[in-house]
Amino acid sequence: MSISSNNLTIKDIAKLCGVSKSTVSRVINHDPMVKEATRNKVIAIIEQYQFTPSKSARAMRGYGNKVIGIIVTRLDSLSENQAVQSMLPIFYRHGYDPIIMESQFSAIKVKEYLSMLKSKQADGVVIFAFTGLEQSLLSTWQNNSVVIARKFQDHTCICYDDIGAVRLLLAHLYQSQQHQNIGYIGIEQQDQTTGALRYQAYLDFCQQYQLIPNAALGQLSYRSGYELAQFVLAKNPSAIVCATDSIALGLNKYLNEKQLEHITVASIGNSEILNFLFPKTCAVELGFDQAGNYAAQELLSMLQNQFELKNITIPCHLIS
Amino acid sequence: MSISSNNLTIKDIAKLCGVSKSTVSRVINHDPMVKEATRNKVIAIIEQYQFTPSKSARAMRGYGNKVIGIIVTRLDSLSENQAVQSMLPIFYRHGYDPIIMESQFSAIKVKEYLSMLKSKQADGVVIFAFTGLEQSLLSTWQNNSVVIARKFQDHTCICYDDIGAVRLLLAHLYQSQQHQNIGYIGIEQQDQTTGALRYQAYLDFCQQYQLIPNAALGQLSYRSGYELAQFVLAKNPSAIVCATDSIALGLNKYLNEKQLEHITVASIGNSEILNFLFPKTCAVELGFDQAGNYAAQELLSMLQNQFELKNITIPCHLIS
DNA sequence: TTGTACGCGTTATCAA
DNA sequence: TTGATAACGCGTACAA
Repeated sequence: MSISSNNLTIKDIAKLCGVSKSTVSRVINHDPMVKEATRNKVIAIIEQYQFTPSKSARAMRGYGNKVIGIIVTRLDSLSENQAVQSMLPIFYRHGYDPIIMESQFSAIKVKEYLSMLKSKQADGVVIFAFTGLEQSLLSTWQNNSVVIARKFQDHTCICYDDIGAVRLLLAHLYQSQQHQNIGYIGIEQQDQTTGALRYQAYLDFCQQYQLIPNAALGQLSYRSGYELAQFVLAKNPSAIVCATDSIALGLNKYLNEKQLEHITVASIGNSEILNFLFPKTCAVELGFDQAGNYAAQELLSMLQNQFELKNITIPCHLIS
Repeated sequence: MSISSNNLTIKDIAKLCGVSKSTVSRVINHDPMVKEATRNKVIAIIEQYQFTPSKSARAMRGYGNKVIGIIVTRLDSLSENQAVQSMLPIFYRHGYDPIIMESQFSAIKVKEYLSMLKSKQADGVVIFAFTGLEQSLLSTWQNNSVVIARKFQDHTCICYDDIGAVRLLLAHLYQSQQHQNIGYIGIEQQDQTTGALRYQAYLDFCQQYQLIPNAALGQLSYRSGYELAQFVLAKNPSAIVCATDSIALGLNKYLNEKQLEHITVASIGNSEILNFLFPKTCAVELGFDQAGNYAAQELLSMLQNQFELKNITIPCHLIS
């Protein structure tokens, strides 16, 4: 029950075992060229003294710092938080130190952070994409980065099923619930995924089933949902699909104020607060936690040189 | 416009300057024993090549990694996010790499993280306290840690003005708005600050002005605010003070449903969403961003050996 | 005021 | 299968 004064070095362990530093190092790095017996002896001592090799020293030998950079757009993004929360434990479990940075949708900051990470000899990066983030920034990180929420060529990407989510909601409203007049409140198309992709999926569905589109596009904010509500409502929809949960929140507030709560609200993305305040909202879960899981897993396997570009789309599902 | 291939070492810089490694090292570490002229020359070259000394190598020499651990309770805590958002830029600016970890209110995880940070030779720690976090865990970090939201002896702490906030709200409701019957929805007293401290302040105010207390205590959640509403409402208050913004959110939902919106809601802690959904809520700002600022500043000055324990309480103020 | 030489903890190369 | 030894980039006695 001795205090594991982590000042032990590989040298001390070597002395304790009666072998040389090199052998201990070999055991640590799983070098097969070491006799079973000696290995066991060394491992035992290592366990006993809770020895961990100095990360700094390893880093200096070019081994990487066991550091993963996680670049989120905003620390208070609920969706990204879910993803991050699910990847942190995975990284910890594998002995990596995740360091979280906030891009605030600025490509310049991303560039800054990436070079910080490079100079720190970080092993890998998980980055949440946003409109304006150029692929070229990540060119140095092709083999050790995972991009979330956008498809980049020659990169491992984890995407949400934007189109599927819209279609899922619309199918539910149109086919199961017999809504004929379905409005849409979204985000301007400069935003490629949340904006353009989802809006286009709405339009496509309308065309396919010969529905008359009734949409308004604005910002990604509560307020935008609230303010755009009246325009879509002017054409008397019986249901409205919202591109995000914050928009759904704004719309719900508007409907509540105007006593229009018979109108069905559908949201892409579900959040605790939306669910609590407006439980009638029909939401589709994009799978943020799964995205985090995949991101961590993929990055780790890339780092173990099981190098293979992947392009994963997380399946979405309706909240029942 | 050359690519700053960060492979430069102190040795290269030395050659470039026509001096020796040691001199460069001395310049970097602000050793006064170096001639003005040589210093300028070296600095110029360093600037020109954007040279940064290898953190790993420095760490190996016992210099610390320029790493700050930030242990939040939950990544999706709005209040902590505000604080973190305001300290990150400060740490970056001083060349520190903040690494954010999530305790999930578990002392065990904190212990784990702290030893991770120690083994990583982190320079300092900012930790958001919670009920159950024992001071002893931080004993090793007395000189290089800042505790937020709880007073620990022999530690630098940044606290919110729990008592002041309650009194500010009550004074506003009682004296400016003439409310006589003011209820309170709070958190159970096991939680020392948000729970006990704020509740006690409410009771004290009531006693001081001879008001009859009307309180209910529960959890820190929307739902708790919603569920406890009826008990406090039973005694017909004209205003209700909520210990947190989430509770206020829950209460507001209840009032909205029961069409009791003439009742004034007051909240300790303001959040964007509360403000958006229920703008009539009277909120007091605890100053999370300021707390982040102070925390970063204090920690940095501690690390520069301007060692001096401080105990800062952030002043709160009413949202107008 | 500056340079030389050594050590930090680790891995890699070579020789045994 | 192992051990001695040279690096890695940096800071710092010590010497000049």
